[in-house]
Amino acid sequence: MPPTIQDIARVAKVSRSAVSVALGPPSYRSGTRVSASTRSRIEEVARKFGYQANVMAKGLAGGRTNTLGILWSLTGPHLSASMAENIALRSHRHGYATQLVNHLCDPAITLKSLNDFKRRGVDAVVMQDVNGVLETPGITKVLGEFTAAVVVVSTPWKTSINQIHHDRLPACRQVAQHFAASGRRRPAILTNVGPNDRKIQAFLESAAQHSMDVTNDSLMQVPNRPDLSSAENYWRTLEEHFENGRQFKFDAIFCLNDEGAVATINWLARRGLRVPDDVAVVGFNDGPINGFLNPPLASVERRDDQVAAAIDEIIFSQLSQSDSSPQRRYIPMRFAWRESAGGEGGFSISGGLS
Amino acid sequence: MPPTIQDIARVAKVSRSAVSVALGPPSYRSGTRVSASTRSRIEEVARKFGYQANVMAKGLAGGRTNTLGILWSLTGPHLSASMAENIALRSHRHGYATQLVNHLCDPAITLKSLNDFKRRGVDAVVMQDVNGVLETPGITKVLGEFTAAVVVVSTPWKTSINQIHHDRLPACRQVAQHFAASGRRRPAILTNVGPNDRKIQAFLESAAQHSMDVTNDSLMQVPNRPDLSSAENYWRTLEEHFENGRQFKFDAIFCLNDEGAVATINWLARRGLRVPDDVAVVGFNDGPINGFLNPPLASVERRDDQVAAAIDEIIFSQLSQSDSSPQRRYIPMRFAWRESAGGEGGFSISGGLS
DNA sequence: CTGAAAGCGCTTACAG
DNA sequence: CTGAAAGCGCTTACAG
Repeated sequence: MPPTIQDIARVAKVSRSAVSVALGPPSYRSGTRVSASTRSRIEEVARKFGYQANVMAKGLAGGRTNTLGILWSLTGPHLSASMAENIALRSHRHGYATQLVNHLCDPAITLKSLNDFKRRGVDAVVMQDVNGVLETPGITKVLGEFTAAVVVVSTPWKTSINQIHHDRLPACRQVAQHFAASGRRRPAILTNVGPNDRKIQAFLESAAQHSMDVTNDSLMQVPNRPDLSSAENYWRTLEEHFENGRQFKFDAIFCLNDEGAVATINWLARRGLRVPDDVAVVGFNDGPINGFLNPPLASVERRDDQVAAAIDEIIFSQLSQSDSSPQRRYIPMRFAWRESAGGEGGFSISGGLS
Repeated sequence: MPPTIQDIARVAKVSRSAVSVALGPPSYRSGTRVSASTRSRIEEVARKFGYQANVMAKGLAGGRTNTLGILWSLTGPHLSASMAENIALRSHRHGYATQLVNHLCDPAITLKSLNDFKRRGVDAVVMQDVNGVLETPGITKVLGEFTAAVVVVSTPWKTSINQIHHDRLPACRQVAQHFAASGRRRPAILTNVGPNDRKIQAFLESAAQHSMDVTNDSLMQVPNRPDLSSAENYWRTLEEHFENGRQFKFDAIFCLNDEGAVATINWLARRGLRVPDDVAVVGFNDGPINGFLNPPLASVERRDDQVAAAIDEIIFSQLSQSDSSPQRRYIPMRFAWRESAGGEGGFSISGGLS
C-alpha cells in the first residue's frame, strides 16, 4: 500500500539500487554513487510520493532501523521515568524511535532484553547500571555489538564501553559537611541498604571526619517493602525503630529520597520535634515541589538533564560518524540547600566545601 | 550468527515452512499443519539452539512483530510517565516489546507517529487523547489498521475504536459537594484553561447547585509557562492575582494538580491563612506523599492502575483472539479526602454524595 | 500431512 | 557513473 523503493525507481526511471543509494545516508555511497542530478530527481519523486522506507526491510537487509533501545530501572520514585522520557524525546528529534524496557535491576532480564534489541535491529542502546547489573557475564560483548552504546554508572566501570559516571558520592559528603559546619553533632542516615551502601559510607565517613558523633545507630535501615510507597515505608521504619518510647537522639537526618524525607518530617512533627530547629533533614533527588514544602526541603540535585544531554551527544555523534573512540563523562550530583537543612545556604556551598 | 529457521529445519530434518508453522502461533496452522510428533521434535531442536525468530524478517513477511506502540503525553507532572511505564511492564509480561512516543498533544506528531508505527510493523497501539488530538483527520483510519488499538479518552469518542473513558468530572463534582457539605461558601478553582475547561465547568456548576458563592472570580487562570514547574507557576499566579493587597476572599480552593496545591498551601501560609481552618485545599492526581504532608493533602485519585489493567486486557485479548468487537470501559476518578479539604472524610464519601 | 517456491522491501557486492 | 542479481530470515499460498 505505501510506496516502495520500486515505485520510486519506476517513476524516476532508475534502478532500485540507485534509489536506495540516493536516499540512504552517505555511508551507502561506498563504491557506488549516483550523480547529483539523478539524486535530486529521485529525491523529488520520493518527496512527492511521501516515500518512507520500510524499517523492517531496511534492518533485515543490513541497514539501520533508526531505533534506540532504552534499558532503565523505572520503578521507585518517579524521577527515573522522566529520565527515560527525556531520552526518548531527544531521540525522536534525531529521527530515532525508542524501545523502552524496564530491566528491573535484574541481570537475566538485562541480558535477555539486549539480545531482544539485537533481534529487533535496534541500532544503539543506552542503559542504566543499577545494583551491579553490568556484572552480568557477556554483557560487554553484546553491548559492543551495537553501533553505539552508553551506560550510565554510579561507579566507574572497567570496559571500553562509553560511560557516563553519574556520581552520587560528592553530594553525600557535601551533606555531611553541611551538617557539621552548621553545628549538628548527631547525624543519621535513613535508607535501604544494598544499592546505597557506598552512599551511606561516604556520608558517615565524611561525618566522622568532621568530628560528628557517628555510631552504629547512625544508620537506620529501611527494609525493602515494594508494596509500600517510599513515604509509607520510611514512616513505618521510624515507628518501628522508636517504638516503646525509645529515645530519638539525632539532630540531623539524611534521607535517601525526598518522599522519605517528607514522611520523616511529618513523623518528627508528631513527636513534637521541629525541622530544622531540633532536627535538620535533607532528602534526595530534589523534586519540583521541594521549594514549596514547609519548611522548604533541602535535597540532592541529580542533574538528570545533564546526563540526558551527554547521552544524546555520545550516541548520536557515534551514530553519524564512524569514529567511535570510547567516551567518558563525569556528572556529579550536588547538595541543594534549603531551610530544612538548617544553617545557611552559602555556608555549605562555599565555606563548607573549601 | 544467531540460528535461523534454516538451521532448525536442517537439524530437525524438515522444511523451513514446517518450522515456521510449528513454532508460530496457532493462526499459522491455517490450511497447513504439522503432526504433533514433528512439532515437538522441532520445538526441542529450537530450544536447544536457543532459537529466536528474527523480528524484522517476521514482520516483513507479514507476521507479527510482538510490538506495542505507546503514544502518550509524557510532559507535565510525572504521573503520566509512570503510566507509560506500567503499560510497558505489562506488555513485556506478554512477550511484547514497546515503542514509546511522546505525542506532546500535537495532532501532526500523533499522525506521524502512528504512520511510523506502521512502517515499523508495530502490531498494536495504545494512545492517550489529550487536547482533542483524536480530532486529527484520518486518525480513525490508521488506528483501524493495527491488529488492536485502544484510546484512553476523557470524553467519549464516537468511533468503533476500543476506548477507555477515564472520567475526571465525577471527582470534580465530588470536590464541590464536599466543600458545600462541610460548610464552605466561597469556592475557587485554580488551573490553566483549555484542556481543563470541562473540569472547571463541572466543579463550578456543582458548586453553584449547592448554593455556594460562584462568581467570575471563582476561576483563577494559571497561564501556560512551560519553563516553570507547576508549583512555581501556581505560586506566581497567586502572587500576580493578589498583588497590591487585593483581598483574598475564598474559603475553599480546588487546584488541578498536587504540585500546585502544595504551592498554594505554602502561599496561603505566608499570608497567615491556615489550611483547612481558613481555607480548604484539594489537589489533583493524588501523589504518593500527599498523606504525609502537613496538613495531609486531599486530592483526586486517578486510578491509573485500573486504566493500565483495562488496556492490558483489551489489547492482549484482541491480539490473541481474532474476535475484536469494539470494547468500552468506564473508569471514573474520585475524590480522596484528607485533612486539607476540611470537614470529615466519611462526610463527602457517603453523606456528601447521597 | 509435508515440501518447494514466491515474495515481503530493502542493501550491497558485483558486472557493465 | 548505473543496473541486474543475490540475499537478509521469515510467512504463506500452492502443489504434491
